[in-house]
This record gives sequence, C-alpha cells and structure tokens, in this order.
Amino acid sequence: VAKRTYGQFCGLARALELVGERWTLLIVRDLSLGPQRYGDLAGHLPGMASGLLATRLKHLEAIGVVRRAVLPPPANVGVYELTDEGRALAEATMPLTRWGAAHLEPERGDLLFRADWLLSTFRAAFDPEAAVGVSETYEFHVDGEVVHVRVDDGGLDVVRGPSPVRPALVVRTTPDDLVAVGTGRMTPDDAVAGPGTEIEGDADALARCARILGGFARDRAAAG
Amino acid sequence: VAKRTYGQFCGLARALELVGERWTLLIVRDLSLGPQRYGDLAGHLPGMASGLLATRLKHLEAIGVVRRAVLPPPANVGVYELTDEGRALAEATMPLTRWGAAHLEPERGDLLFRADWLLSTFRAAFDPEAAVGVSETYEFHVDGEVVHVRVDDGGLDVVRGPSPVRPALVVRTTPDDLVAVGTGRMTPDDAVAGPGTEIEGDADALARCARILGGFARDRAAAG
DNA sequence: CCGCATCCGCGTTGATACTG
DNA sequence: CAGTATCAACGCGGATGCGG
Repeated sequence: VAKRTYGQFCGLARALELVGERWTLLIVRDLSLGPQRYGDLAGHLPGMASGLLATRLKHLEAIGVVRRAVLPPPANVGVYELTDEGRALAEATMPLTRWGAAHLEPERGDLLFRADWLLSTFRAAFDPEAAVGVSETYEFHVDGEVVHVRVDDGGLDVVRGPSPVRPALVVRTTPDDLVAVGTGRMTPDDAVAGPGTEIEGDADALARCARILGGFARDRAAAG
Repeated sequence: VAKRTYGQFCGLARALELVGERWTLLIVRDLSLGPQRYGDLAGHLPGMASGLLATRLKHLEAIGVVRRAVLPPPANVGVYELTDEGRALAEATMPLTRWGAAHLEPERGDLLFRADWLLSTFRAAFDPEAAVGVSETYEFHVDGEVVHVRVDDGGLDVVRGPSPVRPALVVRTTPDDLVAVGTGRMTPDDAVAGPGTEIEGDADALARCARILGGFARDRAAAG
C-alpha cells in the first residue's frame, strides 16, 4: 500500500507530503534553535509517543532535513541537527508561525510553556527594519531555561543556552510575564516594575529589545 | 477526550492545531484562486472522502478562514470563499509551497496535474523585483482549464477562469510543456517551437512572463 | 538510564453508498 | 448537486520491553 500521499504536482502538496504529518514541523522548530539529543527532543514534545519520534527522525533524516551528529569529546553524545535544507524549511515556516501566533489565546492557562517556543514565535514576527544598526545579544532566563537572542544589523537569531559573549541585556522573568509582554497585555517597563521580572543592563538596551521583538504583539492587535 | 491538540504556547503549534490536519491547507490553496462550489472542490481533491471535505469546511468556517456565500442571481449557487484571515493564511503558506516546489520530482509521470496547482506554485516563487514596472495579464489554457495571471507593478495574482480584460499574452499548452518550462528542462521558446504550445501575443510579453514566473525553476536549481 | 522497537486500543481517514 | 451515513484500514497515543 502506498504511503498516504496526495500525488499532486504542486509545491504545497509536496511539502505537506514530506513534512505535513503530525509533530514533524514541531521537531524541525525545536532543532532550529540548536542540535538536540533524542531524550531532550522527547522532553520538548510532551504527548508524543516515543516510538513515533524515532520514526519521524528517521524520515526527516531520509529526506535530508535532519542529520545525526556526534558532539566532540569529552561529550561524545549523539545529537540530531538540521541540514541546510532543514534550515530552509524552518525559515519557510516563519509566516505560518506568525499566522498561528496571531491566533493564540493568551488567557489559556492550560497551555504548556517553554521559553524557546515563545522566543521562536517572537523570531517569526521579527521585522528586519527594526534591527538595522543594532548588533547585540539579549539573554533570557525563564523557568530554569536559558535562551539568547542575537541581533546583527537586520538579522536575528535565537539559540538555546547562554550567550557565548557578554549580553547587552539579561532578563530573568516568569512565563506569565513573558506571555503578558509578548501579547501586549503588559509593557516591558510594567514587567520590570513588577515582582516577576528583573533585568541586568541599561534601559536603552531594554527599549531596543522590546522594539525588535515586539512584532508579535503588533500582529495580534492587527488580527484580533 | 480532547481533540488532538498540541497544547503548546507557540505560534507554529497553534497554526498546526488549526489548519495542520490532512487536506486542510490544500482546501485553502484551492480557494485562494477564487471561490468554489462544494462539488468543484471535491473534484480538485481526488482521494479525499466526501464526508471529510464537509468536516474540514465546517471547521474552516468555524475558525473564520472560510465563509459561505451565494453567488448573485441568476447563478444563485452556494460557494465557499476565503475570508481575510483565510487570505492571510494562504499568503503564509507561500514559502512552504516554495520549499516543497524545490523538492518536486518533475519526472514522476504518475502525479496528477492541474494548471491552477502549478500556477499557484509559480506564484509562491514569485519575486516582486521581477515585476516592477510591469502591469499586464497573461492567460493560460491547459487541459481544458483556463487560469489568468495578473501582474501589477510588483504584485502578482493568480485567478481561475478567463481574464476579464484583454490579456497581453494567451498561452495554450500541455501539462508536460508547462512542467518542463517550470522546472527549467525547456525554455519558453523551445516550447513555442514544439508541437504542444502556441501563443497569442508578442514575443516581448512572452519574455516578460517567463522572467516573472521563472522563480520556480531558479529555486529548483538552487536546492537540487 | 538512554535510544529505540513492539504491541494494543482508539480516533482519523479513505472508499462507497445513500438521501433530499 | 451538496452533503450524510457507514465501515474497513490506517495512524497515533500510551505502555511496555530490550540491548548497550
């Protein structure tokens, strides 16, 4: 029996045949923030059967989106990482992420939260115009996770882990505050004034950071 | 039991919850070329169960992507059309279409072909730079289908049916020729010289049309 | 314990028949 | 023509097992 395909000569149908199955694009999203071990991936995808993750990874490897690699000694652990094709795919999902972000329900407290999910959503709403002439790094600590955002004169990159260089701004905050600021319910200054958020760095860096990552809130306001 | 969701506070996860199920984005794609009746949609989606199409349409209507409308008399038939949200969604799938197009296998003869699928794939690869200063319409006749492409100084729109205004170029061709030109196996001039393709209009219009819609072939060459 | 494979129960999907 | 009804087959979620 043929794998469930669409069999249409159409770019979208082909993309959905390749990566349209359940969980597949979420795996690509998680790997777009840096290589990950099997167990870490599984931890990022609650509700996904372990065997299914193995199947998906094998398929993504077969179609050239994902590659296995071994970290150099003394780590010597196997990880999965995106190929160039995989990075192109991750890039191609940005507008879809942006559309979905405009349809998130911020008040739903039952949703699972991860700093890297929200920051990858911020990245999707990123407007290069807002970052021209800015080259610096912001580091976020949320719920025990560390993620840093590298802005480089019109470009923007979100990577898991602490920044290798000294960041212009370090934000220690809570999921609630991050969501509130992201969705426009709170200004960054409100958050800093409140109990959940504290920053290291000057106020100018905070203002620039807010301007550059603020597209998410603007999208939501536009779409309702 | 809860509908199969991801439950993650993440734009991509939300988008996939809303429109990530099988067939859903292909319905949006078909409606993005103009309103369609239930039966026409079903005809465009071979292999999809009729009941499933009804379910999907109801869901898309519930989330505000699709709207039912009745064509004015004397037609008086019910059609489905995209809302503004739906058009934004269709727009958001363009890069994904482009990624998938680069992974199409042009030699696979078993794939189903429709002129509007291929032309919507062309549109996804459209580069606005190529169309600055050009404002004209091209009409394609393929396999009994008629689709027209409206270029308007940096913008591009693909719509089913004949052009309401006199087109600068009319192309009558075969699926094979259109695929061959789209994937770069043939130049437009080769096609016109061959038996499958004939055009009405001057050679300059053909050259402009080829330049504007040629992004698909360029993408494929880049990705391999 | 990590990285996967195997099994089972159920929801989703594919194909066709049916109805107003 | 525009859907609804029915049922078999498949995909997925959850648990468990197994080798390193």
